[in-house]
Amino acid sequence: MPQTKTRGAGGTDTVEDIVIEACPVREVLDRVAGKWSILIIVAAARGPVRFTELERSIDGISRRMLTLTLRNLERDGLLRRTVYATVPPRVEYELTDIARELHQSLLSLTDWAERHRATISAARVAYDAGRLTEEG
Amino acid sequence: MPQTKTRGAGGTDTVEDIVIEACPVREVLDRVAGKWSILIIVAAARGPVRFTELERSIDGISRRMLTLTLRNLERDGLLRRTVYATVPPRVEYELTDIARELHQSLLSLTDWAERHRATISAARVAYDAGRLTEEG
DNA sequence: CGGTATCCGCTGTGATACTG
DNA sequence: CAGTATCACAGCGGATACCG
Repeated sequence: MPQTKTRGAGGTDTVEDIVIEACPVREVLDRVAGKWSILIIVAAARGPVRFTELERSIDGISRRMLTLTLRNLERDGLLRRTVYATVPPRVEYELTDIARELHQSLLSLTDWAERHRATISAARVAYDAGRLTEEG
Repeated sequence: MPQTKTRGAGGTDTVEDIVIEACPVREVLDRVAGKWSILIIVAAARGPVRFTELERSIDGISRRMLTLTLRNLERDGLLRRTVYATVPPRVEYELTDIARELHQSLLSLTDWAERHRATISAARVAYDAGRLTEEG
């Protein structure tokens, strides 16, 4: 993320400053933005989950994407991967402490989404209707 | 988002149920996931902002993407667009109430990101180092 | 000033097949 | 069971040019 602007010295925040302050948010989102990351975090929030368990739980995910997303989350230290040397192999994924914290933060987002779901939906319909009548 | 699974009736939540509960989160994220949405929300959080002002504030955004993102946010009812019939034209964007709420929720995410930024960075380096030694 | 229109490359994602 | 490899493709986003 090439946000290389220097920060205005002292005084009141400019719009630029505020945008710069938003970078950490971008970092979270880049980390969690994938189509599947959140689903996995939520699914793993209750305790260790196995690969196949995740595959079955998450509707529509491909093996490839499950693996990729899992790896990225592990890389970022959000998931811990434990391999049991049994046969057949058994691999478990569980949230790290910081991922658990993240999961908590996501709750306020979920809450927001649930409270305004209808409003947003309506806004969308209204907007599209407007576009239609004013040109068609 | 084709999450069409039916919910298990009564009893304890299964992993499936939990993933389904995550959908609202996905909705938020889909709405806000774009590369620029968050930056715009944060930049508009203090009050009305003009188009050019945003263009200058947000480092690296193209005109095209600014317009597109603005339109999407407006469509979802997160931004209000006001056109003043002056010359030269003047267009202002401001957050709606629900967007303001969203902005508040984002704060807990920012906080998380800031607190664990270093940890995550380290985790990444460690992970990559591990990959290297165990194969190279 | 505040946009649209067009072209185009890149990355994320899916489908499918193979493996320790 | 838990992956990896390969191919193919859609859509996001960038660059550039033009318009009311």
